[in-house]
Amino acid sequence: MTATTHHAIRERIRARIKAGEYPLGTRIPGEAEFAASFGCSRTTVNRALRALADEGIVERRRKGGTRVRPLPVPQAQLTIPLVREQVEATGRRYSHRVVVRGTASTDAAARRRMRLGDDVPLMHLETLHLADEQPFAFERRWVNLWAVPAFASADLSVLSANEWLVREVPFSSGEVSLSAAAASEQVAAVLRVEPGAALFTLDRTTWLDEAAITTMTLSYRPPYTLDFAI
Amino acid sequence: MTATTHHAIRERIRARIKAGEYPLGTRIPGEAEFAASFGCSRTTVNRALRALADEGIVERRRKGGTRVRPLPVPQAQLTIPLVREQVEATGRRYSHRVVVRGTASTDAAARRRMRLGDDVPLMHLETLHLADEQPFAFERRWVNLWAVPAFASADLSVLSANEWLVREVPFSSGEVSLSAAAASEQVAAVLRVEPGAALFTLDRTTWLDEAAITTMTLSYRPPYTLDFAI
DNA sequence: ATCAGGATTATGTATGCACATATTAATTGC
DNA sequence: GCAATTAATATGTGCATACATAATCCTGAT
Repeated sequence: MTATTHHAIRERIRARIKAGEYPLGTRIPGEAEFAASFGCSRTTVNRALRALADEGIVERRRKGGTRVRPLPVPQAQLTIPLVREQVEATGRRYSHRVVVRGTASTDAAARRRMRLGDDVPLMHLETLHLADEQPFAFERRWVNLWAVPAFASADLSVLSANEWLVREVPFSSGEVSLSAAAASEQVAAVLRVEPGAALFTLDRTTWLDEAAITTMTLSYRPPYTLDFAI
Repeated sequence: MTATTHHAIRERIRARIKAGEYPLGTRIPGEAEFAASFGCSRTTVNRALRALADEGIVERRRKGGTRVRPLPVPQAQLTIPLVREQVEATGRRYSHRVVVRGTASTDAAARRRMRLGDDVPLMHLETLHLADEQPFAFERRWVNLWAVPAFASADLSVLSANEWLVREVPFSSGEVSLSAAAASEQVAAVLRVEPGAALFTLDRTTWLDEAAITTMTLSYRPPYTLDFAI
């Protein structure tokens, strides 16, 4: 007979929803009911329905039952790629060049994003990422030296700052912000584009527990698109 | 005593990994071992470890055991918001205005994205999304009338085209592309920005099985950022 | 009519157990 | 020594059961 794996049950329920047997927003049978009709245990149905809930297909509420989401939320598992991997994925050779490195900069916007006062020492870094020696993206970064003191003496000739930090502080959370920005005179010169050109921009601030580790702004040289499936 | 919920177990294991007790790439104890040390059943440990694997923190292989991922993948569950919800989330009133609607346009780029020949009838639509009557985003869309014939006579005064389609064809997959683009004369005029302004742009093509349903380009009026946590 | 509070109910979770499955390790046969 | 077979092992999964928890429904008092 038909399989009673949680996998199979999940797909059978998904198929019914897709076929319109349970219209949008309506309540679907309970776990016990499904278990009886599929001839499996409630545990198995539970796992299948939990998976569908994780996917955003259904909503579950205690006592309220399970219902098909009124409007399915188009959500995607977006992987923020390392610049090196982005370049190498297109078959080009990756390199990077540290343009500026010092502790002089006291960028107010950066401190605000990291929620740090003026007393915390920050390392400022500007890096140009290259693909086959052509400008690919420009990165401005600030690193909290209280949180990562070793960064002050890190060798960034092999690993880029980002890769160094990921290895050193692997388990951090972060906030990402995507936007479009006009190229400033300085950035335009480095990326070899016209001033005012539309640059795809990624801002990221990274935290370990309550401490801000680093914040950065990555400006991609056009044409650049971030693609993914939903 | 400490809780033995799969939730608590998951966090305790996560804390150990974060603390560096199990370095990157190394194998961590097996389910049975954890169960004994935490005083819970193997089932509970299994569920906790499965959750950590879903998050990308650990990798699991039968017989191979569970190991900490060598480099954590920064991935995010990105929800593509409906424009209406984006506007209403900021407390403003949403409205939209259909600027152009017809079947005359034979946009080659749109047909290419949808992988359709010249014989398929397309409905072309240009919509301005407003927040408190101020331009918020401009949408250019093409709809495959073979796949969704009812769209030709849809009433788009209440629901926007996107919402109409989501209701009609709820379970579809798609490709999304994010980029930055300079505002054309026409788009600049509609959005009330300077021509050449940097616009955050979202392209999306939606499929039901093998049939392209719709493709669209959404240009956001600056300043706009797409924010999410990783 | 309205509100408080308890009964009801659907999902959430923990457990012990059995067996499945994938993969490595060991052993056997040549 | 090498290849094929077999054993060992860690995770994957299904099931029956029991209890937990949250939300709703219903009842009854005011």
